[in-house]
Amino acid sequence: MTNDESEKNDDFFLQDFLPFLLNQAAERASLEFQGVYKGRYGMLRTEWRVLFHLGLFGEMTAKEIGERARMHKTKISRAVSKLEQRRYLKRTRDEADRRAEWLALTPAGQTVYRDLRKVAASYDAKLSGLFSAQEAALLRHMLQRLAGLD
Amino acid sequence: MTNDESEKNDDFFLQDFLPFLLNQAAERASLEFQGVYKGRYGMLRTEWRVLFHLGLFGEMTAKEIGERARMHKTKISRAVSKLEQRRYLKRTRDEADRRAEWLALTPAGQTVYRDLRKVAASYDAKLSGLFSAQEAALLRHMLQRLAGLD
DNA sequence: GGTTAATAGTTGATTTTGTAACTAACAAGC
DNA sequence: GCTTGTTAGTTACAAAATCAACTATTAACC
Repeated sequence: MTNDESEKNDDFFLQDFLPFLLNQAAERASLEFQGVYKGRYGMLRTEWRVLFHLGLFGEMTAKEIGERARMHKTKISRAVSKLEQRRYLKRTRDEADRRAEWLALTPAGQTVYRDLRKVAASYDAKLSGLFSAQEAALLRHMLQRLAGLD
Repeated sequence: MTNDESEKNDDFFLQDFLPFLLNQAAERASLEFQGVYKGRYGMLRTEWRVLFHLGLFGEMTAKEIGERARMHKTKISRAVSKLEQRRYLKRTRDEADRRAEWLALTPAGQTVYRDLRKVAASYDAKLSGLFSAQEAALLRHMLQRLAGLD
């Protein structure tokens, strides 16, 4: 009977289970920043990510964004449509390969991007500020490893 | 013109942006394990989480699960219904406060839980194995801090 | 003790995501 | 050059998440 009870928890602690912890931390880290792009520009997370990538890397195709951001192509397709509707990006058909199209931010899109990047940078600094510089650097390395980005 | 170009990237690197990194890592950590509970038991993430909590902590109310797991009550309500349909849990109305009900795993539910917990534990060990014991411990602390669980 | 507010949980409507099938364009093999 | 296969991106339909409104019960206050 004592055994039945002990089997409940035993060697397993929720607050140490990495997938759970990663999810909780990621959720929380997204939340506050989400309020900004959602509140100011009515943007979804997918849209923010596409805008972000185009702002950071300049002209890209949907496929390239998908690879970098690890987003499915349907998500990207929809985000691109929305961003185009709002005149934040323009598409240009690739004349060498007419299946593909190049995406680039409009001046309006760049303005939005720069605004949000500022917020993002200071938010990142705030999160990093929870740790020493060495710890924060190590954290980034470990997350890159976990994410398979190294 | 050189300035326009430099404004693209400048001081901001995607692979160092914590919300992005956390999301990518969390996504990847969930994915592999999701295959197990989905494949073996046709369970959704929400259902797995509820089952997991009941397995770990024993009898709980939906509200308590919501607080611990940081899940919205509608998600829990639906996950509980599904788990009940599959006879993995039973509900008992609280006679002192008849609005609340106590949820507990059935023997069948406990069997599923124990199976999945084994897989979860070894998966967690595999992830932790990417780092030294000290690093892994530090990672957990940092994630707890980021998640606001400390 | 009767009215009002708060709480546990459910349900329905809307939005967003995921999956599969699709179109259009290109590539390879013969 | 014509079949067959592949790729970029879209669309349609199903599944799931979100948000608001709802029921039933309890607590608070006068």
